[in-house]
Amino acid sequence: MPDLVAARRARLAALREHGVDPFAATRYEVTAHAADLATRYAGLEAQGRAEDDAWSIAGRILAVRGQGGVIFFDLHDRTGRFQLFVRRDDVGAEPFAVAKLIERGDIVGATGFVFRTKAGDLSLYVRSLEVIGKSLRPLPDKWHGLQDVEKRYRRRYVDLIVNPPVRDVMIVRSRIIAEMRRFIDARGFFEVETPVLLTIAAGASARPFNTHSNALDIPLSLRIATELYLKRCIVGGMERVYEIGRTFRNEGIDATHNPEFTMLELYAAFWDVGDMMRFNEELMAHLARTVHGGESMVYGDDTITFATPFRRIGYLEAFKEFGGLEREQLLDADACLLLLRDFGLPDSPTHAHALDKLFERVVEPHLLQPTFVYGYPVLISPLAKRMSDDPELTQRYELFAAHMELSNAFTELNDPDDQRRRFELQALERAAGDAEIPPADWDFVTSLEYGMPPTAGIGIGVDRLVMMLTNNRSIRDVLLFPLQRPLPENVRDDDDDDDDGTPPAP
RNA sequence: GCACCGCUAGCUCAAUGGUAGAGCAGUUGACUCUUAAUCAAUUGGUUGAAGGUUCGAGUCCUUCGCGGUGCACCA
Repeated sequence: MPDLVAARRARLAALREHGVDPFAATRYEVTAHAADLATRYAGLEAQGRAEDDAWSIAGRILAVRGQGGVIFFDLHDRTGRFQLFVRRDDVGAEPFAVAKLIERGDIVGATGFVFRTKAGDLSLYVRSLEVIGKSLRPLPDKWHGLQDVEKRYRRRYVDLIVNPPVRDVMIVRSRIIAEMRRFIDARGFFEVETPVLLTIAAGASARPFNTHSNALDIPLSLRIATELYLKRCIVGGMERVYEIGRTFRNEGIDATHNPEFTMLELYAAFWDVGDMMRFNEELMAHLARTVHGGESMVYGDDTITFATPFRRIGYLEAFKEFGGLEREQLLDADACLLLLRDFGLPDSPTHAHALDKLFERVVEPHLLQPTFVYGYPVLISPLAKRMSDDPELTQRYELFAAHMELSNAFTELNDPDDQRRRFELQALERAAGDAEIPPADWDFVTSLEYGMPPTAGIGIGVDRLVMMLTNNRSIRDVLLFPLQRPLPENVRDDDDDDDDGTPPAP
């Protein structure tokens, strides 16, 4: 490895001897991108030359094919690949000598006109070439790319360079989020930013990350949800608010959980959960159309169709249909805990926990096509309004597709006394040692005492949504930089640090 | 946390317990329409780490590290 770096540093020195300093280069006037040229000149006849139009293109060289007095480069910019054709007799001896020093990984700007080679490839007939960035490290194999999953995550920048599909996923992710904003904004919502650093991290059941404020000398937690602050905005009369933001949960890491993840939470005054359901399915269908041009898509071995309306099934009804279980067995704590054994599940500490486990085992496996499951028991829905005709259940639904939970929504509880009692119950569970239960946010209860209009709210896990829309089975594949345990100090990854005894450049 | 799998050259991968190899990349040379360019020559290794068994360990055993997958935990 050190000699590979040394060889590249030698090329750098050679460039400088030719008066070219790749790191001294500043801006480059780009007038065309690869995909634009490919489109514009798609009709150029064999060996045709569009000599009247000069274009400047810039990007990274990913392949070099020297052929004596001619060199072909594959230049990649953010839109794709374009071939450069450099001929000694055209650019001159000295520029050609510089071109010969360019190697895979270098950043180059080139000006010339488009022509079609004998082999039929559109190329830039280069008139002038500038080396505007230098790669001092060898890139992975040009054909196999970078396969090692660990290295792909740790050095995502290399992954992005040599594995174009990775970049495509990230671009789709960006489009999904942008399109979500557009869809939501068009319906009169304000995007707001609520605090990440909190003295009380509540609004969900999860253990927070804890930190400390030096200025205030107090402990702080990173938020586990945006819910309670967005509802404060509703109390304040903003009526329609949402936030697309990073949320942090100090829990297990696996294919569907990253410690920091992106969640959309949205609240609409004067809506109920039924309004939210319609909004939700329209949003999903819209995003599916945006990404796939239609409502159907492949996920794993399945085809998922986001055609509205989605199936709707009651929470208890689903248990009955898929497991033959009755309301009384589920809503009675003792009976429910006993049911676990019938399904070979380990004992649960609480009734709520048992219900969740049973749902996962009995119902979730059947939820392939988009399905709203509504009417969740109040005992697992501490922030949702009860159903008027069935106070044991709440006006809450979750949307599932491909066995994944995609969103969670309910008519918000706005009765401060009911909310206070639910917090008090949770405080007891917390005192009993359940670390997932957040401390009570009493100021939130105070806000409800000022009066909150009837409101519906929804949370959507953006990462999982992107997984679904991009057919990825690991959350790490839709995150640019998933959290990885740091390597031990004495390993320092591979290479470097010892090529010539100098530390890595700052 | 438990189990299983993986870790060999810059990258992708080989190697019955018996001299650590190939392709690409790199280096040198040839080549003025190549595109996984081609041709010739050539460099490159603490086999994740540390112990152990053995005449001999990439290979077997133990511990550890990192990753992946499943389970558990967790929305």
